[in-house]
Amino acid sequence: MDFRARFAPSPTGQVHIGNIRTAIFNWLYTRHCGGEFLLRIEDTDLERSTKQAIDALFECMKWLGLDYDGEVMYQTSQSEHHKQAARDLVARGCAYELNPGQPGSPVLFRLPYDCDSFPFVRACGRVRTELAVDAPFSISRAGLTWSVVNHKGKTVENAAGLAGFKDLRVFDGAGNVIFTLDASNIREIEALVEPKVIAGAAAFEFLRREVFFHDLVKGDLAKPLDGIKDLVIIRSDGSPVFHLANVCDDVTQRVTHIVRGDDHVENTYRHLFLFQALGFTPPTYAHLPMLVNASGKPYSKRDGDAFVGDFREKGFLPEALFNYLSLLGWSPGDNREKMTRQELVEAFSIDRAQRSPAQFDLVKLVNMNGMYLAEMPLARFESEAWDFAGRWEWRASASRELFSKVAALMQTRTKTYQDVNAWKYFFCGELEYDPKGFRKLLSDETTRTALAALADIFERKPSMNETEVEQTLREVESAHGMGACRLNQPLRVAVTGVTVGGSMYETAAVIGTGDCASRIRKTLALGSAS
RNA sequence: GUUCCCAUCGUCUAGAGGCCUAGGACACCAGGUUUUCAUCCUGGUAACAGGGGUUCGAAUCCCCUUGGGAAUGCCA
Repeated sequence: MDFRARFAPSPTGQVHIGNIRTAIFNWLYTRHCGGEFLLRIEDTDLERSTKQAIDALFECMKWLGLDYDGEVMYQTSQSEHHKQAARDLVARGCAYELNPGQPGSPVLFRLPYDCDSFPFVRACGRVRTELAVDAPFSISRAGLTWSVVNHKGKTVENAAGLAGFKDLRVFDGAGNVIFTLDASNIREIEALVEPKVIAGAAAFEFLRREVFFHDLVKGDLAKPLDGIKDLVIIRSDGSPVFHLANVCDDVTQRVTHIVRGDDHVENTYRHLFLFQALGFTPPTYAHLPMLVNASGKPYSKRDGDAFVGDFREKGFLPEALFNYLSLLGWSPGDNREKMTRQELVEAFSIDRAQRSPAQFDLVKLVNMNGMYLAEMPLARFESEAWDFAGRWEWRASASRELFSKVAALMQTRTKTYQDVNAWKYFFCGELEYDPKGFRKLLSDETTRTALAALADIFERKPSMNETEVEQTLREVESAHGMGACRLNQPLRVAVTGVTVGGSMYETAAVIGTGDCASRIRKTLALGSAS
């Protein structure tokens, strides 16, 4: 199947989850169809594009396993093609300089007046517009400008390209035709640089035509041509504008399917004409609704907490983020959620993409990450947790062997690698006490006496195993008239400082009972109400 | 302002006129297992934005209202 999709980010800031979700959908769609997934960096905004942003983008894509086919295309490298394309369009009358002859005139692409035969244009019938009296009505190569009075009595100015007004007739207040625009004089008007003001215009009538296309996710879309303006394709400084560059590059890369955010829907109506003028059949479009943040607003560069790279720093797994993001605005249709990359590729279909925006939910991502972490082979978990922990001081003095034991004990209760920081007490005797737990569990005299006795025993047998620890605890409890297990939580606070963690017996065995003894002493020395 | 798009539990979603007393997941609540926490198990609260049609029958089709979003750049 001839299928080429692309991801075309502009490197003007950190790539955020909204962008990368688009990349993921493109990737899944392409891999499902067995096509090619291309990467194009739209770096034409020299002011704001940065090398760091490009590097970060590559890093994120690599991390998420978004492999692309062929070489990366940098849009700036195509600059000459874009300019040549613009010159060709001007030469063929498809584009024009706004102020011909003058240096620094922008070049505009002309929506063609003769477009009845285009496969994406259709007639809708004649339309009549009443004009605001005393407001100027003018026409030039750039199109029409007119004013109407809205229902609140306010005068509103409008503008649109000439193409929107087939067989235009302008009337004066008495209903006389005072101007017409049709095939007979369109060339003349297209040459008109200075706007021609038509005095006394009171109303006009024209044949409305609309641009239409079928969107793979939104369905049939259409927009009247009289609501669309000619567009700038070359700026005053000679640089190509997004619209031209984007379409030219899609032609160059022979892109067949464009999957992008639905903020581009309005551009599509105009890009269709650009493809046509360049002599190419427009690709198939799929516009995805935006991803919104916790306050319901679309993600933007300003949402600092949404940078993809930060999720790595926050201890998320790429496969979990990938899985979660693929489920934002799409679902396989059955009740599956945790799916492997392969399963996602097989199940993906663009027409199952949601038409309405989806809100990113960090809590659900955390849950999914925890599932991935829990099911991960211990060796990988241990090794990645170790690497991640490199950011904290305590790891410098931690033994790898001990770390392995701790990892095995703590894996099922880890949601993200960030949680590994809570393992600190295994490696460092300087405890941070939970004040509430301390008061509640270490104030009782009997408990304190029992703990002191326990420390004596631990000291004599400094490397008990789990079972021995358990037996010892039962004996000490009974010797002090305490019920079974009553010493577990006090011991936990005495040796870890906190009230939550893995099995107490295992925890004590992993720390080492000798070490536990000194920790208990140290804790008891703090007094009963610390 | 105008044009376009969207609307199912708090969130992500299932739903293609009868399988819907609206299903699943996260979160939340209650109970069970567990020395704690987590896991695990059981149960629960919770939604078709509102109003009109069409139809024997509407979450599903149509219209209106409301609410949200986008576009309307010599940004991309």
